[in-house]
Amino acid sequence: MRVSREKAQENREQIIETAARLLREHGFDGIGVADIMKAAGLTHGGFYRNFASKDDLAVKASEHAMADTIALLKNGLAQQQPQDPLRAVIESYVSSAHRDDPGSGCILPALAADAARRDDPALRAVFITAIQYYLDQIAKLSSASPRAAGSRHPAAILSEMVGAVILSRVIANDPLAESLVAAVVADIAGPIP
Amino acid sequence: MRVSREKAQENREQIIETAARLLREHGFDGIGVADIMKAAGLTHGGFYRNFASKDDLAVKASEHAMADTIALLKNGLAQQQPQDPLRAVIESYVSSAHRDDPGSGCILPALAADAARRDDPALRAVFITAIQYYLDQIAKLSSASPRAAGSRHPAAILSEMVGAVILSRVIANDPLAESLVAAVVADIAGPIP
DNA sequence: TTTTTTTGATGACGATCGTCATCTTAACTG
DNA sequence: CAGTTAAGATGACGATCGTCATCAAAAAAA
Repeated sequence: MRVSREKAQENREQIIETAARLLREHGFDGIGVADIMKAAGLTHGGFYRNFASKDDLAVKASEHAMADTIALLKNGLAQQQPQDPLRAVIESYVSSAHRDDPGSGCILPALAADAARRDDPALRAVFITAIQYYLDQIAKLSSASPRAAGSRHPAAILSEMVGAVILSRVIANDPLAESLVAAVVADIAGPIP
Repeated sequence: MRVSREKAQENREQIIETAARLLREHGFDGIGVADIMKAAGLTHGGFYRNFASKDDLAVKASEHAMADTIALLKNGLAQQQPQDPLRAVIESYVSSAHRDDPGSGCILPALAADAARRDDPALRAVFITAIQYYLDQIAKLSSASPRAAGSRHPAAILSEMVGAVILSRVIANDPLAESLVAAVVADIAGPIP
């Protein structure tokens, strides 16, 4: 049954949004096209009218997820107007909330290891762009930070952020997880002021 | 056809060794039992005489991979006897060699994100033990280091190491990869002495 | 040597995978 | 309005998945 062009577009966005969540939760190889379509409220039949392949969806879903994360980050900074913006970003990125909700978190801890195994240039490009974006932002925020973190290379800070989220996820129910998060936040942003 | 007990044991170890490499290269969901057995020089039939399930093999392969990594690390330190052991470890962990050979590298950058998605307690335990081991070692090496890295929390250093390897893998062919590795080594171990 | 045991090869099972052909149906076009 | 187009549901395809029953054959036990 045919639907209106707006509804079709809406469905298409719903598929990408659902895939962005499920792929981050289960990994590229951990969820199938049929399950994604079902979670989006459709059947698997119409999939290949919207996307060239599952890999194609993975690219678009990763882009969408990253755009969402950026928007969330910008929104948070604009609303809080924190006096130490780097600390605010670190505290929200390296947090138990981010650890416990990979489906709506950053693609780097959730999917970078998966993406590194594919030789899909389009997919890699999304991650390279994401990393570049973070490096730029960290550089800007560091220089505006009252703390000595400005002296560290942005790549060092980003690596620490991403690694901390990944490690905290694999030890999620262990008491070690909370102390790791706290230690990394203090390491990057300094002790609680 | 039956083989000797020694040969059977040897085959069993060969399966674990092969799985340890292939799982790190392709992820838990990226390689099948049949392909692992074939790479080990056997057919898929005898698999379930040796292992209860694929998940069971994943646990044993992860343990084996981690033991290998520890042995390699200890061996390297014992042979080199570097004056700054922390720097030596960092330089070998955060390196293009480690980046380009996940199949014989540390399980944390290769499989921690995958392991975090499973609710297999035995598998998580392997990763928790691995992290604990690294934290202990970093603490020891830091205090023996001539540099101020000793003041950083081991969890911060480990997070940075793991994150750096993951990020460098996803941008492997980009010039950004080399600069990221260099920046992280310098950040942890200080500028080239 | 005869008997028993056990390794691993063959092959198949049901389920799921990504992908696509077909068809219905309703939105669009004229 | 009639004619055309296209979105999505149905269903199936070959391949691959994890798992297991069966069997041949040689090692181990008697």
